Amino acid sequence: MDPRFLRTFVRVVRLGSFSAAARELGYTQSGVSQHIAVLEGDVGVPLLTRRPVGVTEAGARLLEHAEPILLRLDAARADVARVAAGPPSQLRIGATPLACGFAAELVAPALAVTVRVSARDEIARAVAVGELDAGVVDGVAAPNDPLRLPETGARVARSLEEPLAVAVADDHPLAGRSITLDGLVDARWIDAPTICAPLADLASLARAEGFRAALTYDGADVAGLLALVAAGHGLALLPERALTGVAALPVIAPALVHRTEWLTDNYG
Amino acid sequence: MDPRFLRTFVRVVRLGSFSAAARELGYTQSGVSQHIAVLEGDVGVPLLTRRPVGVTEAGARLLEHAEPILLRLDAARADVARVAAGPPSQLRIGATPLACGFAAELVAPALAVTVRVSARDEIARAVAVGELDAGVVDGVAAPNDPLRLPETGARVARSLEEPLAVAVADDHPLAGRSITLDGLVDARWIDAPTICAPLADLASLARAEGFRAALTYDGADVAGLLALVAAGHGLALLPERALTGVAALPVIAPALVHRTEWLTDNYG
DNA sequence: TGGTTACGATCAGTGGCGCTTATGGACCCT
DNA sequence: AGGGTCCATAAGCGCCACTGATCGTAACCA
Repeated sequence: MDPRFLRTFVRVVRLGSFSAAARELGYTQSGVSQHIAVLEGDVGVPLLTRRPVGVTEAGARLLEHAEPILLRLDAARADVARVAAGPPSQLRIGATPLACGFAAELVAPALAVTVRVSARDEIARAVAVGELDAGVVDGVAAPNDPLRLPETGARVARSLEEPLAVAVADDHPLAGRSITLDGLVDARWIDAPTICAPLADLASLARAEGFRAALTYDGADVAGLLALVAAGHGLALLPERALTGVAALPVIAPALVHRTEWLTDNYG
Repeated sequence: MDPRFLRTFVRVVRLGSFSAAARELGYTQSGVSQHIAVLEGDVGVPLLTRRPVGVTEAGARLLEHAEPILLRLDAARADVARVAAGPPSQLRIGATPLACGFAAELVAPALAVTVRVSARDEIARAVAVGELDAGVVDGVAAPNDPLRLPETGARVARSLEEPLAVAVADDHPLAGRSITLDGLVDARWIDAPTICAPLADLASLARAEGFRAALTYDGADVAGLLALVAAGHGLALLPERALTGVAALPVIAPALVHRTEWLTDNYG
């Protein structure tokens, strides 16, 4: 279970190719083949199918563990390095689009600050491995539930919960009513996975299957999403606070909130 | 960051000795010394003090990560092995003392079942590494909060929340009143860490410092604990359901519940 | 204070293993 | 049929994780 082997395993699965993984990792194809062979010899069952390259049942199980393990190894190295390096001379903060407004609250310093906007898991990862000094992320969760972030051992320094609402156009027939999410399974949803709660995650949160995206918004700009809603292209689930120019339908069931979490490395 | 080195590091810290760690791990003292030297060379700072052996600040950070990483590696191997082995012929279930009554609910089989009672983290660990097929654990948490278990990637198949109460003797002056936990900081507590909510954990759960044990009960037997409470030796925080022969003071603040979680390996 | 012990650091030597290059066989596309 | 691509295998090399021996020193004791 050498981490190097796990790393090549993950890469092979992601690329679906031994040769491509070898190129990316700087090995020869032969080396990659041997890495997989050693892993399979170790656990005693095939982890991959060949031609085409695919994941076996056992391989899928290993994959579930391999990524968190590798992430945590990087986090460990970064955490120790932070102790060695002492306090940073400039602060790099990550934030998800909806959490940008809070980024400043984390810090009251005379330090140079740079803010990087990206996806939630990416920020958690970057904070863990030391690419960022802190992060503010948001998402949808049950009240008091922490966000489901990659397990890095990072600390949640603070959190905030705000009401959720479904955004609809002002002239939408539902405007002004309170709604339950499972009653909107068949509605025209706008999926904005980079902004808030990918539709795919809604199934488990709302305990209802079948949410389908009528439109996918692949941007980080909330105003753009709201414009689409206002123009009647569909519904979006967002924190109530962020809704301007559209009607907000309070969600009365299931009990869900919009949660913002401040992540710091363990040292800062 | 070879896991073997991490394992050595953890063992050295736990035993406070290079030589003792070498004996337990089947290395020579020289090998252990080199393991630590490689780790320190890798991260660039000392991880341990020598004579006496102690943990530096950087070492403490590494330790926080090393144990979960090693556990997760074992869990990965066990998870794959379970796929290879197929369904078990007999079921090994772990349970914490207060959760024993639920152990049967997990399973409706014609299989031979053995139940092992031990501490919460130990059960989580054993389920993860395949020593047990399932587990039922309990603890105190905020409503809807999952229990803080070691991160193994194990699945929580089901959970149950019940009201908490403070157990006091029937003739106690508080009997019949509702209480807040922080008002009882200076009360005579009986700490029963193997049964429910170690007093040390209460500080963060109740957001109040200073809970001190007047008496520590180091047994897994709830009846024994209740007898001590009934005899007036002190207070104990327990699920209301478990209280017989004593007075139960409902806890009105902070919002806490007694939570039971059913753990299964990912395959069962 | 000097002797003794135990512990950790260091060094030389070696065996295993993780890598490479080279080659072989299976499949695809034209 | 033949070239191209892919993964598996074989052979060989070089590194490095180990052992065993030795050294320096902190800790203990009279």
